[in-house]
Amino acid sequence: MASKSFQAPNGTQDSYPIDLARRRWLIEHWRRVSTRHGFEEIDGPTFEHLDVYKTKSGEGIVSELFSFRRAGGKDDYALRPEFTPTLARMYAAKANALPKPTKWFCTGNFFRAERPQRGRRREFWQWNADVIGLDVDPQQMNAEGAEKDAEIAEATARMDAEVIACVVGLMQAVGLKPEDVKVRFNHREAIADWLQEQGVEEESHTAVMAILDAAKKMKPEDFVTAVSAFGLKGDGLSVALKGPQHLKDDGYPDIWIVHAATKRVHRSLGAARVLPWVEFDASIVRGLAYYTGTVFEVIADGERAVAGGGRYDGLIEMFGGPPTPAVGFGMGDVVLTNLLSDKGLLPSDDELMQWAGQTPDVFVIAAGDDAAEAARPACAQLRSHGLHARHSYKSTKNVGKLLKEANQLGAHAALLIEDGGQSAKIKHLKSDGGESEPMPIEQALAQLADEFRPVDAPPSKQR
RNA sequence: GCGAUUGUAGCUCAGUUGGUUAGAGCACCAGGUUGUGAUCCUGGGGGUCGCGGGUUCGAAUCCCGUCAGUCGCCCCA
Repeated sequence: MASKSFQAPNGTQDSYPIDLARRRWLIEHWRRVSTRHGFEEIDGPTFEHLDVYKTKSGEGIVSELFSFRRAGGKDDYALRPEFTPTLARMYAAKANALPKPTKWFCTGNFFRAERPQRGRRREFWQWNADVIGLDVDPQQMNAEGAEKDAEIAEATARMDAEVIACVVGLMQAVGLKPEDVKVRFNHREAIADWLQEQGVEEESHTAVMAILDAAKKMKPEDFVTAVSAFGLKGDGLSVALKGPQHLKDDGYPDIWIVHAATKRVHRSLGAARVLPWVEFDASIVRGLAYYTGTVFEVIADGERAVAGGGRYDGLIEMFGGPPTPAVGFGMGDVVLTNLLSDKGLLPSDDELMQWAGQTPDVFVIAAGDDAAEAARPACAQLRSHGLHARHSYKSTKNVGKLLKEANQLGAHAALLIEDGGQSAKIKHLKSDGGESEPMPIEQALAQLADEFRPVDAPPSKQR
């Protein structure tokens, strides 16, 4: 039979035990932070109808997707490049039965047919958290007009801040500091109103926002030329060039943030106790057309954006749901892992393997030929108590070598069976290396089962 | 989609101006020694030099193509 060697597809990565432990560690942080911020976990299919993504992003998106048609089928599908359309579809299907607001998160793998480079792969894992709806019910509000609008505006800002606070919670959980990363935010309404004040025609706003978005990559003189063409000049121009402005508790030092919408978000961020992590940044615009309010990115020096998100009030309706405001973000594993690695914040391989339960509780060693047959029954008994028990597959009878193997595997304890399988000693490998006196093997097994009783096993019905 | 750069054992790398059966360390396996937590000794398996084609008496070494990695552009939901 002819043999053929294969490589993993471009932009994908094989996950060996340590790689998987590292990814599980990251996802577990995402999950815990989401949960304690009151988000519930959901997931959807890994592929969707191709039209779902065309609806949201237009025909042009297709070249960025892995799309396919089943042989003999007539439907076009695409591996999911993002979660938002799935989320919108799921919400729309049960909108009337869901609480307001609904807070959902998802961690899963996503696929984009882009050229891989630093911080970007074709298959990656992404964390999404979204708040759909507001904590007010407009239909039940008695107020009219301006008063009602004000209440909705406040609720909108609260939800924006909840999402940003969740992102900040993750950064804290993995040991990042405000010096390492910042959430930089802006507000579409604030930009639009400010442009209006500066005399930029409304139909030019989209074009100017695109230039602001690209400002970092442009030479200052090119930037000036570009925005001047739309009427931006004088003070307005210098403000646009300034970039990030730190929000201060004692006031609003910059023309951009005197806008009512930005102020409301700022107040809510204060209530969420995350202001040290947040900066106002005029250059955060986000290219996507569907963002309607707050937009933000998590940025670290020298990396592409760690996370990005914003408010998309029209999208649920686009997917067949009732008109529903929503805000959310996505955070990928690739950039975050790069950042944590550079900052020395990833646990060591040993720590990860131990956390992931890949290190044995007990390594069973048969000391001497006459005890050789006892290792496997001993392992079986320990496993029936829920312990992670292993024995060597090597043929050596050398106790020293076997103890060395136990240590390399990170075993917490070794069970040394002697005396033809009748008695055993327990040696603790992690702590002091202390070793017990010989005892009957049944007693040793019971002692180990008691000491390493698993506490986090999933519930099960034993009959 | 475009550009630059790299590709020799599981890992880190040597391989002289193209010249005999391609090397080292670590890792792995086995045997011995020491009841270990970077012990020591001995031995072993493993590479068609990313893949394909070409030039040549002869290529890991030169040329072309292709695949993959890395970095950048585009894009970034």
